[in-house]
Amino acid sequence: MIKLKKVELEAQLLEVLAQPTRLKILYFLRDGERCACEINPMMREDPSVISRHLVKMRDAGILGCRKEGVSIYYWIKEPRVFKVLGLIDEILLSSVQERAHDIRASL
Amino acid sequence: MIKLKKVELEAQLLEVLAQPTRLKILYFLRDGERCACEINPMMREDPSVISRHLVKMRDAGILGCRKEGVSIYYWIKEPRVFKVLGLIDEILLSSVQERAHDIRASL
DNA sequence: TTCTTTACTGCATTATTGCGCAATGATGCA
DNA sequence: TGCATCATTGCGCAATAATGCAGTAAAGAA
Repeated sequence: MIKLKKVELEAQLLEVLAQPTRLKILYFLRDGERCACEINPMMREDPSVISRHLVKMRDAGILGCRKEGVSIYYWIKEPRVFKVLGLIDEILLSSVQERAHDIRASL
Repeated sequence: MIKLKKVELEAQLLEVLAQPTRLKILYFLRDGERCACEINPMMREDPSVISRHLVKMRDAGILGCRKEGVSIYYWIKEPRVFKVLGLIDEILLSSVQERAHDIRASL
């Protein structure tokens, strides 16, 4: 049993979010649950790659999953991740705006 | 000039946050600006390691920095990162609570 | 000038991550 | 039973990231 500090737990969860393919999957699942066989064709990657990303997000508590026949359905179990992404977008936007301002000021 | 997609920009910023040492520095700077020479003794790492983390966060727009003599002062330029961390903490907390609930239910 | 302090950079090493192919397990159908 | 489909796991490779030592640059004091 390893005892993790607060910053390590935070970093761990942020790490799960910090990957473009995983974010793409999250946005795709935003509309509702999807079978892995529906997620795969959306992505250009090998199914095994997608599977690992899905497992990682499930283990982190972000996704839920259920089995139905041969298919496995995933859904957003932790919708607050989109709040996080909304904040990230706000921050990115002000970065861009600030950079634009600096460029204008330098002319 | 590389054009980055939205999920790639988001992942990039999240990646900067997803590191325990960097989070530790952020929390330390929460009270106000600090000289690198004040940050270093707080951490156990080599000053060069801390320097790289500081540069990374500055480049990401999270930290500001100013030079004063030989010292370099850093401060939180993007306080919304703490909003992000607050959300992350909320999510972590419900994960723990859910796990506790599952354990109780399995007895 | 020389010495000291402070912060950063170059470089090599190590650890981690994501990827893709192949193989495996699980389910349903003929 | 044999076969096909779907999802996952094993394994090796390449790219990335963090680390630590050594060296450099800048500022100030003796």
